Amino acid sequence: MDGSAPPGPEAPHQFDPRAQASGEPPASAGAAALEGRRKGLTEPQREAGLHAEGPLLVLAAAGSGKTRVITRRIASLIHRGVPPWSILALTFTNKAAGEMRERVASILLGDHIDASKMHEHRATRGLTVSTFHSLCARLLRRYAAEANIKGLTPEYSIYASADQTAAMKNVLATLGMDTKQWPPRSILATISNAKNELLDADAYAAQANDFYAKKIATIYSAYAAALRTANAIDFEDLLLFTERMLRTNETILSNCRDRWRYLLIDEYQDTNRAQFEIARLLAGDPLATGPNAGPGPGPGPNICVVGDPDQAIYGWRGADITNILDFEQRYPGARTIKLGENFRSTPAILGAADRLIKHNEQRKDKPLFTTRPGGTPLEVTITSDERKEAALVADWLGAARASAEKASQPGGAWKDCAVFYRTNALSRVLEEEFRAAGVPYIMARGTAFYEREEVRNALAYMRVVANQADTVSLLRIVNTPARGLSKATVDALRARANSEGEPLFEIMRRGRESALQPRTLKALDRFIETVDGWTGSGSFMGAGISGSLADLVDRVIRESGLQALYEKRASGSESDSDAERLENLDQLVTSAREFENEYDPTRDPALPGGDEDPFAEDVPPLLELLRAWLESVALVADADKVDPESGAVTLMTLHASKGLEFANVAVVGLEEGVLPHFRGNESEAMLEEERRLAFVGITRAMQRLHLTSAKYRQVRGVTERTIPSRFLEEIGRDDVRFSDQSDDYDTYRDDGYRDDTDQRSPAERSGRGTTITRGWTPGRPLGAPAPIASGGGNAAADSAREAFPPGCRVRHPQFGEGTIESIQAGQLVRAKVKFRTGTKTLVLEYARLRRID
DNA sequence: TAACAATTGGTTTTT
DNA sequence: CCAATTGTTA
Repeated sequence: MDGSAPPGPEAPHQFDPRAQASGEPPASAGAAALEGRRKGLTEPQREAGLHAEGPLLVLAAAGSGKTRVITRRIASLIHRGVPPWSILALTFTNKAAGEMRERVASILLGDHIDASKMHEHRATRGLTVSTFHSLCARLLRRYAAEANIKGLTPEYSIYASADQTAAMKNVLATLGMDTKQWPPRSILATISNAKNELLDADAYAAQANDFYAKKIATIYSAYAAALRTANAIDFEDLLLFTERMLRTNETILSNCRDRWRYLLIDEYQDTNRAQFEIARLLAGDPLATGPNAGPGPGPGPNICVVGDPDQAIYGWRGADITNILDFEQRYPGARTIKLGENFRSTPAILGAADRLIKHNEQRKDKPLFTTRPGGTPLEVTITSDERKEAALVADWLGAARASAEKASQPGGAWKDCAVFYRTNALSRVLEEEFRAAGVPYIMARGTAFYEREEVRNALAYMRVVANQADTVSLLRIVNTPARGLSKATVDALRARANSEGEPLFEIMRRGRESALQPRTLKALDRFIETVDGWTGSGSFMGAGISGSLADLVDRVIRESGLQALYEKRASGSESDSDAERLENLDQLVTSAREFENEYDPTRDPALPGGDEDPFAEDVPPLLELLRAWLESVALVADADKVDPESGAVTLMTLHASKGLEFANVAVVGLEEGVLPHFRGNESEAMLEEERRLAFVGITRAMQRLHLTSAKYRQVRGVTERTIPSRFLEEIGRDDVRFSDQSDDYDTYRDDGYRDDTDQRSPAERSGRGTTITRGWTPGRPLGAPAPIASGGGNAAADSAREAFPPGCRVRHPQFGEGTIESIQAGQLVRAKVKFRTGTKTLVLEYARLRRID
């Protein structure tokens, strides 16, 4: 195609010929009318799509065609002559970004264009669709030098969770702090929270009052310093640094503002403080004065945000729902459009979702409605354990497919099916039972591959090639495979690096100064030579020479000795895991090859916009490719791996399901402690977020929905008694087909929701099978008493009284926190505990009581 | 020094 | 149950 970008077949004024002709779409839900309207757009959809200048808030209920509105709006802007490179759309996942880009192109060009060629087309060239994190990563690379952030060069590494932990452990070690008392993960959680609130180490220290906070402040600044020497930034830094860069550097900010005149943000309810500020800086703040002020007279900043407060599920990550709730105050004159009609789900599904979400008190009530007819009632099933639950789901999906096919409805293929769960641990049984039942499935775990030991090793090599200062990666590979550089040697070098404040690799180069054994020195020299061989002593890559990324990765895997290491292990033992490791290394090379084949520098948001073609240079330098590849690897999300054409059932967490839809959906594990998760039981706000999470899962379903709950569930290898989720009760029984398929005779009242205190499994009660003695096994937490002997009487009760004196606070996995009222002796020692929900009598041996005061 | 066995404690969710 | 760390042995 030539450069003149002919208008697509769907010019903006033709988006909805019917609506154009007749004004409001008909309210009746006749099949023909519905069909006609679904092809076009509803009035509010059309309005949002055509909105031109000034701030716009789209409050889009689940399934109301939100993505459609954004894509239409982008297409309509471009069609109206807005240059694509001046549009910036921010999505939640890379996957969503890719899809949006393609959909915009397909609206503009028609569906007949080869999708793989789409991105090359001029019509969308320079259009930026990206996640916040990718955008920030690119901006920081592009402007690293200019912004003059200490120690940050464009080669910087991105530290994701495992790297962060490793870095933190090193920091704690140098500070001489005990990791038992200062758990790296929880310190990191505190620091991330601070970063999400835009508090850097200094700002954090300034507001630290108590002992703990002051201690954290010390660790924070040491951690920040360690990352600087390593030329590394962590996930939260991506946002933090970008915000600071834009706020303090006028030239960079005006560069960005000059380029992006139109800003669109999806899933705005899940943005955190840092993201809010970045958006505000890019769009221009109408309420601010000075350099960050808005665009001056006119309709206001062209910022369009789309979201649904009922689907806010990332509060734990610092997301702040008030960003969307207060949008109209932040951007006066904002136009607000509400998309309330659901086009996705059957009335039964939508009704259940509505009844559930109504239980949230911190919520503006907004009715959910659909004009879709019919559909089957949703199903709720109680099974006896998680294995039966998984088997039931496998069966049900098979049946759902068959009936969809018979009725020639959508949903007749495996790819139309999905299973959601609260935590990843629940996927295991599902996998096993699906395999046994011959149901094809894929798991949306995008990061899993990159978390494998061998892959991480190879990537650590690549990161050192790109960024020799990267201490965490260097420490990982320096003696893997073993090359005679012992822990003692490395520790000594590290201590030196720390005291001199130099990157470890530099100290290693000057190994001669460190009084090492000749043998160790030789090993060290060899290692450095090997690395220098890949980088050409830092010159050939830096000179911008082109080459194949995959070839480089392959070379590194061989010459590092990783290949030989796993080959040796694979031939030595017949464990397939080592053979698998070799395959994974191959796959990594393949992934690098795919990346370089598909790499499109025109998508780099850090490139200047404008009408001149900044993309003339056709082959990107190898180092550039390597950086981009490592970055993409660091920023993959689980949801990125969802493949709608896979021909298999998709298994994923509820979080990952956001934004997707499937004809047939099962949500498993509707149990207290699982969904809602026990960690979410601590406050009303957290409980409401759990409820929204359930709501998100339910509203993914188009045709058929099945919610399941298992009476017993194995957690960490031990069977536990469960209580059905309160969410099931809240959904109620209208339009619900309920069935209790647990072969257990006790406990459930005939409404299906249980209230008893016998926590033994059927096997225990019948005296057969494995004895399950989970939890309060004496001697475990807090120096509990001697074992309760079988038939134990007073002795056991006495020691229990010692461990749980009346009045002490305890936590129960399902009931939450409570207070001990009394301990009763007997064959089985029981405790009377007062919980928020009422007083229960629990068998101490089986209830997992933990003292918490 | 490195590979292996024993022990311990513990992740909810993820860009 | 499992991974990650600590201790033990060739």
